[in-house]
Amino acid sequence: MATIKDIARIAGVSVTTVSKVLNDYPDISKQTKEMVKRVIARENYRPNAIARSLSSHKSHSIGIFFTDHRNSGLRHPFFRDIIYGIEKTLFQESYDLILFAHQWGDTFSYAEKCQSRQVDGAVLMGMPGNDPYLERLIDSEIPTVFIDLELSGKNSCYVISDNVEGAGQAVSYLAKLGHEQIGMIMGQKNTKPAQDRLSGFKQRIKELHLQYQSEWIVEADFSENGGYQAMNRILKLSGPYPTAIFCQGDQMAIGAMKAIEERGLAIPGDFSLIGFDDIEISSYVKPALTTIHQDKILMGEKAAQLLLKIINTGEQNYTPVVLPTKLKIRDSCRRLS
Amino acid sequence: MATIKDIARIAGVSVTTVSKVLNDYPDISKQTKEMVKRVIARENYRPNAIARSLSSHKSHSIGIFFTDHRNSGLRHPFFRDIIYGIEKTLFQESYDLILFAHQWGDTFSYAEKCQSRQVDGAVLMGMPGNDPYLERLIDSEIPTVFIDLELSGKNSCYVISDNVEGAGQAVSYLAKLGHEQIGMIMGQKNTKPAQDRLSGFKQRIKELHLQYQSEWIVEADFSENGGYQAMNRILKLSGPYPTAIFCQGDQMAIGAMKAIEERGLAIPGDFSLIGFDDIEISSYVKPALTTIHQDKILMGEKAAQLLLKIINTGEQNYTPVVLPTKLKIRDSCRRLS
DNA sequence: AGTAGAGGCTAAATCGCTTTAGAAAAAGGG
DNA sequence: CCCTTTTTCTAAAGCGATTTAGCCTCTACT
Repeated sequence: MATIKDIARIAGVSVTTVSKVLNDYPDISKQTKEMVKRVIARENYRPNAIARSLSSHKSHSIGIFFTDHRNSGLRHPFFRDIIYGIEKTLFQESYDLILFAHQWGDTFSYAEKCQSRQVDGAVLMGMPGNDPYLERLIDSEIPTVFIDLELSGKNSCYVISDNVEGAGQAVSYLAKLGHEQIGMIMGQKNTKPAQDRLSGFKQRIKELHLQYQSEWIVEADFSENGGYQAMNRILKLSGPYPTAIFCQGDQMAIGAMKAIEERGLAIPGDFSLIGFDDIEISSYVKPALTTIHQDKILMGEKAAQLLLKIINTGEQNYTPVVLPTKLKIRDSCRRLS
Repeated sequence: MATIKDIARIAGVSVTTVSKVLNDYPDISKQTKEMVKRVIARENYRPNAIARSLSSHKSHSIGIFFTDHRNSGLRHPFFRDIIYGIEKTLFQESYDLILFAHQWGDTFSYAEKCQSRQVDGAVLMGMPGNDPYLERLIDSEIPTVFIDLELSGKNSCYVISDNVEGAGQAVSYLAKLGHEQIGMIMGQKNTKPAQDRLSGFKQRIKELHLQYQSEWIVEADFSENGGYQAMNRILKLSGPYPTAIFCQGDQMAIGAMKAIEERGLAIPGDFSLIGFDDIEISSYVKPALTTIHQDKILMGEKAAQLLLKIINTGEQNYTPVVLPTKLKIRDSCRRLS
């Protein structure tokens, strides 16, 4: 592999000149620039990104951290779309992405990892908000964007969906269909989305002068199996059932569907079910799941754009991106006669 | 951020000594080692991976290239599982993954990209086998593993499913159910899997003394929409329909389902449908799709293991990994009475 | 003509590590 | 007690780029 030295030698100029051609410095004449570029092309030379990073303190790469409590990694139906959005946007700017070896529960310093690979910025998603290492990252100089975590500092900001309003949309829709007894299956209580969806739910219920029973609100963990078990707990209840159930995540909704079907009951005949997220499979299940759509790809794109802005401007003051949700009506809710 | 120099100064030893402690050289006394390690821990020092790579020519990172003709990236239902398998295995060895900015149709040199970031190895998937740059990679010293591409060189090898046998399993199963008129929807003809599944299909048909009509074999592109259109072409045929259809990919099968349903026909009543891959949604659609299962996660794991072997041994002679497929019976095929 | 300024180029230091070659000190051996 | 080995450590040369400071050589202006 040719190095900058080889190019300099072949072109008959100094290493500095080659470097300046590479970086398009203004103090090299047009002829020299073209001559050197020809040599570079002919020799098929590519500057070594590693060496470049070392001396320039930039790497043209972005670090990505993501985890969830199941370590589903890239298969996570929510994160994978977000990462796709990030990927799309950043690839256009020819940034490479670094997926950091990180697993749920690893205690490890994000900031140090970033510094070690000298990434130009980082995107984090899926970590619990109380992770002690998060603070070090925020205090560092590293441009960072968080997803679904309302954290920000002088070089960091976040992207999130309007979960409060989203939950409200779900409640309003069910109410419009005539439902007055609405239950809810929650994600982990310690995550921001779960908290917001809970408060949006309660708020809208109140606004519409409806009631909810506290035993109709059961906690799960955003997983399909969690939704399945939560639904079974509801089905075991002695009192009257809710007529509709708002699931804080589509995976849980799909689990709940399974539980309901196993019980010999029908959707939307016996239960109306509405989810949140609008993941891929939601449109394939039967009945297709009515849900609150989050534009996950857009979230990724916005996150990437925000990050690029932080990297390129260094203003130290950024406004978080809050994306609207949208009701996606499919077949899992029915009008109460 | 502390550097090795700081640590050396604080610990009162030379930079060399600190480096040797870091790399566990045998010629440093136990006491010195421990003393230096204490300083490292106290100062929260992490060696700069970039500098380390530059001088050691290793980076403890693996490059990943993937594309498909739709640029679906990480959302690709097949690749995402494979990458998950890779991720899982490599994260355990604390390798970081580098996703290279690469889009379908980019003409760009894999080898140069790898060298530029000095990755220790690379995994490639989804590129057309006739990509001219592939050769440069194979000729290079870079340890490489290909997925679904039968390419190998002195430092490269591949992982693939037994597509020929898989297609055979599909045909045999349909035949066992009494089907004698079997059609097929193909993926892009220029990919290895499509070719193998075609030959497996023809071969098994012959072995079982069945016939196939050439107009029952239609080409598509592995996508849902492709399957939809291909099925519509079959439905427009004047002659008698096949009673069963083997789709070379589940996405196409799902597209075909849609076309059949739109036509007012039923699965498996009017058509038996069998897919290939066993992607996530296949078990969620109704009727659940019978398919030939590929263990995608295992493919990823095997690819990662093979790569680690190439990196660590440098034997220059590796045997490809060919994984068995498995018939996964669900609800989309019926017995012919 | 003399000098300031611009244009075009280069030498050398630097980034933070690894690694080679060799020095100093301690341990054996006869 | 001197010489050879072994053990333990260090100086210095890279790795392949970027960047600062400065040196010439021309123009242009007074």
